[in-house]
Parts: sequence; structure tokens; C-alpha cells
Amino acid sequence: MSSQGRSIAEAADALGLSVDTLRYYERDGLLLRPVPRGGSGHRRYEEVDLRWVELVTRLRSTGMPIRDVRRYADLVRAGAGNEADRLAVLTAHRDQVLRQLAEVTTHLAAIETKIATYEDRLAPREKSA
Amino acid sequence: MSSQGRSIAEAADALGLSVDTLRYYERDGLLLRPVPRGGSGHRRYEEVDLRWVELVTRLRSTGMPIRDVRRYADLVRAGAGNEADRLAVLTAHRDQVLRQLAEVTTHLAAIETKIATYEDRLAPREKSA
DNA sequence: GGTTGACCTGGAGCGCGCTCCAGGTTGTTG
DNA sequence: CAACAACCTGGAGCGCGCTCCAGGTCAACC
Repeated sequence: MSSQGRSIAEAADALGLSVDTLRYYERDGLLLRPVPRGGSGHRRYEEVDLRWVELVTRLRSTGMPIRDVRRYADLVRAGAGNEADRLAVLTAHRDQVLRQLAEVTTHLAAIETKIATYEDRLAPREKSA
Repeated sequence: MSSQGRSIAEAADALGLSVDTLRYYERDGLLLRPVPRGGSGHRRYEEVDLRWVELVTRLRSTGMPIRDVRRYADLVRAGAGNEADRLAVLTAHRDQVLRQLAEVTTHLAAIETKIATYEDRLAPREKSA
């Protein structure tokens, strides 16, 4: 029977990341703690580790740079007392994401206009109902 | 009096890009044509060049990779007859952008939940009116 | 017409975020 | 207990999208 926690392959699978990425995140200081090891030196991801990586994934896939994720992890690791700083990191990121969404949405509209133009041009004759 | 068109610096300024990026795009085949040169060999960006770069910028800033922009430019450069192919590139990109927007929006919601948690935790006592 | 700044080319360099590799240890299965 | 897969570490390599540099030409203003 398996000891507690998941192997790195299982964790990678559950999280939709590669094992290389998981090791890389750990090396690079993005995690809250070194992932605990079984007797053999193999990593055993526990629930709390998986949850944290999930948050990291959310930050990353909304465009937060690695270095900012690390800053945030540093704050959380430092323990209670810096909640205002953590909040500042998150709100700055949220604002950034909102700006990004607005920009992409605007550009998307222009692209859709162009698509509509091509569709019209390609319409066989008339395609109204 | 200046000859027709804009210098690369003026074009860069108008487009919000660097002169290096403009030269890079041209070298890399993202433009419809080599930007015309004045007698001295300096580039003179005309209206049609600026407009095309604007489109490139829209594609790029919605996340289309350089190589796909080049494929699209190749098609347009090839002239009439491949409109369906161009449309396919654009709609594939649009779909990709929509997926991306959906994902970011979802992750953003989770982040905002976390922000709300910190805000509650940091609320001095109660902050209702 | 001299000086200073913009422009040219070809190519090197860089920051980011992984991804892969070599060389070795461990876990598991028949 | 043999064989093979999964894991380990440290470090190199890579694709992307620019960005910068050297060494030279050109233009524009005083």
C-alpha cells in the first residue's frame, strides 16, 4: 500500500503540469515548503502542497510572472502579520489582469469585424433566411 | 519639406512599438511588403504599412505567435483566391482567444475570492456605513 | 561644410519559463 | 533476485520575442 501523499507523477497528473515543472517550481522557491520526502528521498505531495500549486497555477495562467509568484510565496511563508502586503500583490495582479482582459477584448472585437468581412466576401450569393 | 511617409521613428511612435521591433517584423516576414525606402535607403512608412502593422499588433497582443502572423501575411501577400484560408487562420485564432479569455476569467474569479478573504480578515472591525 | 543625431545591416545577447539530459539510486513486479 | 520503471540532482539547452551592439552611411541644422 502506498504511503501517504502522492508521487510526483501522480501530482503532476492531478494538476495538469509536468514533473519537470513541479520540480522547477520547488527549486525556484514558488512553493510554501519543500515537498516532504518518503524514506527513499522521493517526494510525497500532500493535500496542502497540491492546493498551493493550484493557486500558483491560477496566478501563472493569468499571467503573473514567476518572480511575483515567488514574492507572494515568500510573504505567505513568512507567516502572519503581512496580510496587507499579500493583499497588495493580489490586487495589483487583479488590476493587471483586468487591464489585459479589456485590451484583448477590444482587439478581439476588431478581429471579429475582419472575420465578418471575409465571411461576407465568401458568402456564395446571399445567405439570408 | 519631408518626403512622403514617415520615418521609422515616427512610425514606431505612432504605433507604440520600438524601431527595433519594426525592423524585426519586417525581417521576419510579418509585413505585406518591404517598407519602401527614400533615396537614402531609409524606410518611409506609408499609410498602408502602418495599417498593416496595426493589424499585426492586434494579432500579437491577443496572443497569436509570430509564426502564425507570418503565415497569415504570406496568405495575404499571395493575393486573391485564398480568402477561405485566411478566414480559417482568423477564426482559429478567435476561438483560441475565446478559450483563453474564459480560462483567465475563471481563474480571476478564484483570485478575487481570495482577495475578498484577505479584505475581510483585514477589516478593522466593521466597515459598514 | 562640419557636427550631431537618425538611420542602416548583420548578428549577438537576453529574460522568461520551462524542458531535457546524464549519471546515479530506489521501488516494484514477475 | 533480476529487470525495469520511476525517481533523484545539477546543470545544460531551447523556443520565443524581442533588444542591443558594432561599424558604417546619411541627413539636417547651424
